[in-house]
Amino acid sequence: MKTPKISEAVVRRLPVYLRYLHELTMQNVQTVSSNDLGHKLDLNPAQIRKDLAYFGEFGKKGIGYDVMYLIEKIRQILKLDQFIQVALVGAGNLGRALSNYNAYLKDNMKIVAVFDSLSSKVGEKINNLTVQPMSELGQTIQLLKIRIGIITVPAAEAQHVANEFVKAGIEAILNFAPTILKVPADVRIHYADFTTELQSLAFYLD
Amino acid sequence: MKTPKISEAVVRRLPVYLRYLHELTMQNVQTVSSNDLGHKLDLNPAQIRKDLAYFGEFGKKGIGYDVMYLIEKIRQILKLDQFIQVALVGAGNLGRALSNYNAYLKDNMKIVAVFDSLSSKVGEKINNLTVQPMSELGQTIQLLKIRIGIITVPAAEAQHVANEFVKAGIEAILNFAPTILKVPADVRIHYADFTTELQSLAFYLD
DNA sequence: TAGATTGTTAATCGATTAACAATC
DNA sequence: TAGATTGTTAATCGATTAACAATC
Repeated sequence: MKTPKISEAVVRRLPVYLRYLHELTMQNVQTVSSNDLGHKLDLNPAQIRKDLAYFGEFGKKGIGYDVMYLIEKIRQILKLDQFIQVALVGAGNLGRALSNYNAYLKDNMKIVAVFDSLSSKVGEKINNLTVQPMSELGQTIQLLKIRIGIITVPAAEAQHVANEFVKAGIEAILNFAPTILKVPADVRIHYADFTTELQSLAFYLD
Repeated sequence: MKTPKISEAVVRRLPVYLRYLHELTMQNVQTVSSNDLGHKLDLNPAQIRKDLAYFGEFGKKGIGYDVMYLIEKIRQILKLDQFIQVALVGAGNLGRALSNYNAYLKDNMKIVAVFDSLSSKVGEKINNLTVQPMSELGQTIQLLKIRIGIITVPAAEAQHVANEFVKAGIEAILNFAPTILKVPADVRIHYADFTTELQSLAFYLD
């Protein structure tokens, strides 16, 4: 009943809705229609209504959606109404850049530990975090109740890091390394590879 | 005939094939079947055959695909058989990290110019590039024949940067800023927002 | 009440997968 | 030749969009 069978496409749109709804609160907008949202986000209004309807009846006929209420609901759906701890492995340029995103992740998600296999990196400071050795990964993940892992190591090491994450009980992985990883079916993995993105863009050049 | 009507899903898989094919050449593998590829990349072999068949007959029945030949063909399809110049706006942490990816982009794609609107950033060195002021964007894009633009500025400035890119004749944009941008239909835009990725991952936590 | 907009069903569209003849 | 694997058609599956009754 809670979630009949939600497609990934739907789940990927929810954070986009959330982001724009936040913008609306800052503009003191209290109500928004699926039409408004559709125009702003380049999506079909029917699709937006259907996406939301998977999870409940959040709108009012003839009125639209209460912005604050919808934010609350989407946050619940995405489980962002709880603190979610994140670990990152790979303190290179990209890893450091992402660690600095903590501000943008707002109060609900946070990178709370950074690891690297290079002893030269261990001990380095990234904002208020100290780079830890891989040997502390399991312990730290359990101790800090970390549930999501980010991989920003070279492709050749990514599978090894994924294995360590899985061993430590991580539930979801965001992999920036340019390689497909093998993980158990109950571990969710998303890919975010910059090179692949750029190469697929090239296809659309005239 | 060349491209009947290729879906984005197909185009997004091509760079993944390419990447793995490169791995195979390094292992001196000369031939690969759609079955091999499917297992390695977690894709259905029929889908891989169909993806490739949109563009031609690249395989041999009973044998499979010649790795080198397929690489050549996919590179042609993705237009990676020519040099593609890329510009990046936003010399913050993420922008700097991506600029350092040049090595990974191999010889066919390259970030050849970096811009920032902050005068404090202008003149800074990132590898062998010097951060330029926004006022030089149009000139430089035309001079260096830059066709793809990357946006790594804060959300509030992203639309402005996109407008400048469009004005300068950029053909495709990769936007890392967490906001939907409005660009003319003939400009291709892809989104790569780290925050959105993480939030959608949270949905899959137990 | 009249106008607006939801939630939802039905229709459409598109993408994935299965199956198999062709053939190396 | 026998076995393997492609290219492609047909079947299936899933996602998007249109339409509209319900109702604020």
